[in-house]
Amino acid sequence: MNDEIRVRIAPSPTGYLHIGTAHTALFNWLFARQKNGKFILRIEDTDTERSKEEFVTDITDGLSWLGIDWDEGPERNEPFGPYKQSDRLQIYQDYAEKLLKENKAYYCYCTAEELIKEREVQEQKKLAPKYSGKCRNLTNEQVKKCQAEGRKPTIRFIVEPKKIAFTDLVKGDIEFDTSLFGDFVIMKSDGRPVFLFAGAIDDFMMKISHVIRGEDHLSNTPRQILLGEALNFFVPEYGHLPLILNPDRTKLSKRKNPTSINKDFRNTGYLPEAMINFIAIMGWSAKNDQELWTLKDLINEFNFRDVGKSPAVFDGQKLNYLNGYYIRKMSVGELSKAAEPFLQKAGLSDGKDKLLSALSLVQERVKKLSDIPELIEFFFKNPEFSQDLLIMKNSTKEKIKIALEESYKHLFEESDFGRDSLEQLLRAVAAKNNLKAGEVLWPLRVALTGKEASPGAFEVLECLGKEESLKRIKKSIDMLK
RNA sequence: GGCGCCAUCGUCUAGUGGCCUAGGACGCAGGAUUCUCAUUCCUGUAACACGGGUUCGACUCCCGUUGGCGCUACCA
Repeated sequence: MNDEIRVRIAPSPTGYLHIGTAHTALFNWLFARQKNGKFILRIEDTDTERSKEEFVTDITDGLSWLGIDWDEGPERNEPFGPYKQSDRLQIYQDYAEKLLKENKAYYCYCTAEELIKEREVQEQKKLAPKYSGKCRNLTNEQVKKCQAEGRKPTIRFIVEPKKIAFTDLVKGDIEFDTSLFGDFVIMKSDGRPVFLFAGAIDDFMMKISHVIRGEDHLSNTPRQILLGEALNFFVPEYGHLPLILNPDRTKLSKRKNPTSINKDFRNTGYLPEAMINFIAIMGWSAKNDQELWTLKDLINEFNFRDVGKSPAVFDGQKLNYLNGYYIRKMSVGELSKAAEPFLQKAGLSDGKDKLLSALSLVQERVKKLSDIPELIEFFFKNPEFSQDLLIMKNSTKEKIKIALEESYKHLFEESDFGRDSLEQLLRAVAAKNNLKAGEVLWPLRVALTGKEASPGAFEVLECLGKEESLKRIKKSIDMLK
């Protein structure tokens, strides 16, 4: 093998891009980019029942959105493609044939029912369920009989009892005893490979130097090493990343948590920057306590030595915090661009110039882009609210009425609608009428926004402009009559 | 059941035998600012799963227990 770093992410398109897949994708990608290696996307679609083209699209779209690009993948077959396992079936069959010829594998005619029964018996006897190997030495007559019955065979790999040891990049030294395994299936009766087999072959043919994947594959590793030895493959480095868990500490699942990068995060207003940062600090941490990371900085700082061994519970609150943080850091222009699809959906896409100033007032309270329409709708529509909201607590209807009328009068005569001069003006109004600042500003703000919580009165006045502001204040005065 | 992995505040984590009275971040609570909310700042809250060793000394090393997760499929 050459010493170029080549890593891959190998999702099966039986579902959308999952946050766990994105997690291993990110760590692989970071490693490749840091080492000037290659990052490969391979689609493992040998489960024809459940694989769907739309999921392939979802996966590639999601990765691209996150900023994770790949050097080799399904859209181009060079140099070691195809990169879709369904296009590589002949390859797997040839390798299976080779194993068969070398007596390292055999046809197994056992039916599913027989196997289940066998397993049940073993379980009753408290034995480790493992295949008996009874088809290993079938006579020609037995084979003929099975074929006559129309049985379609699987191909099983002969497991030699031995110890398999390897050093995992994150877990350290690991050893398995293969005598506990039993001969396992490598080709299904429909002629398709099992993922274990296809994966081992593809990793070899695609010259994968480091197999970095979820910890759920750790127990599969010795089987793949066995396969590699039988086929004379070089052994790649292995690294198994800790899993992401639901709050109840079970393996992360969509039933208990949002998991779809596109549907649950992208489409509900999370930023790719926040997702990347969040995913990166689950299972990995820098020695200097830094928690805010851009993709670019991660490339330099990421290290397998600093990857933790224990699983991490998905924490939506931290994600929200990070998302808010990155939203606050955007320029208004960037924010408006990012918010566009959400505004369109809410029918607030007109009035571009007003939009920018409105967004800048609201930016610091946005947690998700999908919050934006509700936060800025009062800039576009007349607010609706009940009279009670106008009356600040600990004040009276009479006072509020005076406050609004006096404010109206002075605002009507004011030509400078900048926030600073407005502040001077309105504080003076309050003082002159023996009102607390709040007794003037609260009803004003409600009159303009119709909301209990909103940006400050001065900013809203400035943003709305004189004409619109006066119109709304007048309406509130009428409400109090 | 067998095999494997894992075990520090509620959560993400720092910690590689004395720097630990265990640090940071999110969350939560309180405070400052304030017309509300948010932002920002300050303060506080809260953990080494348990039991044995090893050692002058264990969060750190070893063993066991418990617990969690994964694999044990013609799913990946």
